[in-house]
Amino acid sequence: MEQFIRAIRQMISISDTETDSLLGYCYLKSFSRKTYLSTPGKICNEVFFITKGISRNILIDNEGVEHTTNFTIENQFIADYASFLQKTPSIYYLQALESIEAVVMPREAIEWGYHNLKQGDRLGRLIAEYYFVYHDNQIRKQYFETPQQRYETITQVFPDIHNRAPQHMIASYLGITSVHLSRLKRTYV
Amino acid sequence: MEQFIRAIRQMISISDTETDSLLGYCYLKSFSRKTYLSTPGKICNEVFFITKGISRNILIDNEGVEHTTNFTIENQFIADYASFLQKTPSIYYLQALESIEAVVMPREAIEWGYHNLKQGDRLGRLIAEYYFVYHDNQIRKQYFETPQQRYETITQVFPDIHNRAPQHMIASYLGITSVHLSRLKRTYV
DNA sequence: TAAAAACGATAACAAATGTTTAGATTTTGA
DNA sequence: TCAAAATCTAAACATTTGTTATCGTTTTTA
Repeated sequence: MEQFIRAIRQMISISDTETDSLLGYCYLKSFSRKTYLSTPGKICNEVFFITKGISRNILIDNEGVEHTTNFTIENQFIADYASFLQKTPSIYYLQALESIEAVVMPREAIEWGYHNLKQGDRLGRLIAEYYFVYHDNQIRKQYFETPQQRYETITQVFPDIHNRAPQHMIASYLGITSVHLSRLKRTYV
Repeated sequence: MEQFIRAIRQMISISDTETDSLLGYCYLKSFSRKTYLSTPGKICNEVFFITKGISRNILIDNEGVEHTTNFTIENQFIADYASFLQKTPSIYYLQALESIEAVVMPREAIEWGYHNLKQGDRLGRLIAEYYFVYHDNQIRKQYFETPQQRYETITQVFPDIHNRAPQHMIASYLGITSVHLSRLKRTYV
């Protein structure tokens, strides 16, 4: 839980008493490799904080093609945040690529925080702003970097990803096929 | 200013006194067709609320190619929000496609609001969440809709856009060339 | 630990999309 | 109002990227 508290304290000031109350609403959960933290169709009612392991977001398009839209590693929060906010059904699989240890924050924990933590709304604002900036960066990269460049610099965002996720998932994340990525690597070495 | 207040009141409760103080930090500004509300390189220190007219976001990539990344119409807020939040140089041109009337909210207005409005942080949270959901929707569409479909349904997001923006800007917004859009229209009528 | 599954590279081919150029029409702005 | 600029379509061609299939290697799991 320490990593989790540390992550929160990086965003807001929170007393020990407040911390204890908040943790009362949260719990630990493990997921083994290839299992799902979350599946599509249900409203996302919990935010995970990963303390160990790595997951990916999977989206299946109308043609049945699977897309890896994101990875999440240690010390990061993960949820279908749009589903959580709007209370609409989630569209993602969140799949463990390695066995995962996570702190689960149910919706009640977060809403309790908004109403009872001194800096609750501020925390909510910072999280939403953080997510916004993260998303925005992903969009910018699509305009300013080619898939090759993004392949080469992906470790800045996900250190050691080349050893933790197979190449075809990275290709999917980059928006290209694994065959094409293989081709790009050959051409530009 | 009434439209502006109405937009704020849709998000939070705000008293008349608070409203008056907030408006004290804001002012009206006009832009004529083809001029820029904002240009790249400077930190975005103001948020615009458009009461009349339409603008587009323009981004120039490393090859010098211009991309229309967004449109903004009446009763919407517009800014390089990532630049505003991070205080990093903006990368967008915000260009008036028609003559525009806008309310300008300088950074001081917004920061004053965070510190002094009863629901200031809440307003900030809702705005960030709104932006997040909007962005997220744009990304989803890229997975679930073809450029044709997005061309056909774009009026759900930007009513009357076909009469307010030339086709090559819409094509750029859809991520394709104007030649290709022209081809798609021919094929699928 | 052995069989099965997943993985990555490669080649041949197909499809989608971009580039360039031209010309007719519409819109804009002095 | 009229010349200049912008716009849209079209065609021919080039390029990029995807699809399918194969094969040797690595990893997983029963």
